Amino acid sequence: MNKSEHFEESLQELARFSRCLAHPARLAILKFLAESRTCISGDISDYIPLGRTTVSQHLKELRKLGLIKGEIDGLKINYCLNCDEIREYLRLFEKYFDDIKNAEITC
Amino acid sequence: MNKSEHFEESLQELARFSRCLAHPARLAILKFLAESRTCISGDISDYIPLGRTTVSQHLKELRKLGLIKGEIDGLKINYCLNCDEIREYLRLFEKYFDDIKNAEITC
DNA sequence: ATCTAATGACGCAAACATACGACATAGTCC
DNA sequence: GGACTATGTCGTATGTTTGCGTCATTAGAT
Repeated sequence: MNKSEHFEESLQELARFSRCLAHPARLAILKFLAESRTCISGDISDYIPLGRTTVSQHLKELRKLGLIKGEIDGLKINYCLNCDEIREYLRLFEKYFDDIKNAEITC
Repeated sequence: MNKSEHFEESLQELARFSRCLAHPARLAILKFLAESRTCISGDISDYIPLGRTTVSQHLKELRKLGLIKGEIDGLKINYCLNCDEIREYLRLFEKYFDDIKNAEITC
């Protein structure tokens, strides 16, 4: 039933990025990682008002798209932003919206 | 089950915007409207590789968030971008990502 | 008035997302 | 080794999205 693959690859990629940002928990996680710059691990679960396993799943989504990285440090895991990848996606986003913003439409 | 409302309002708003962009058909519609600046109506259905009713539903989503407007013109409906609203959301988006981009994280 | 065309609303089925408890794994500490 | 801790994986329930056929509505054409 899913017909996403009928669209341009760049649109599909942007849609995947957007979908990853389409839940406030994931936005909160990225924000938290940006603020607590020391890349602290599972304090994330304490900060986010959701169960631990749910947070774990959101982290998995973010990792799947490459927006964050997780490094094992003994028993804990240090998550942190993958800034390069994020900037890559932001470039795609801006490229798409440049055309749209500048459409001087009168109707 | 949905716990979205447990998060900051600005994150929820950004999540709604992202969700609206999270399907390539909707991205394709916005792009099409930006290019065919004459705000033409249901040629959109011809351009998008999906059934007419499905496209109609995607248009509804975009309208619900205010990214596009639809004006009745006799039998047809002229859809067009709501650039002001789009720019509003983009500002929110940029505000959020400014903090994240500038997080100089080393891990 | 009747026919046709453009469109949205409704309803359904399949797929996907969200939330979480229970279990598995793997590192630490004694 | 055994207990404990941090974390991921699996299964499952419920909710949401996607895609589309059918029907209703409204405007224009004959």
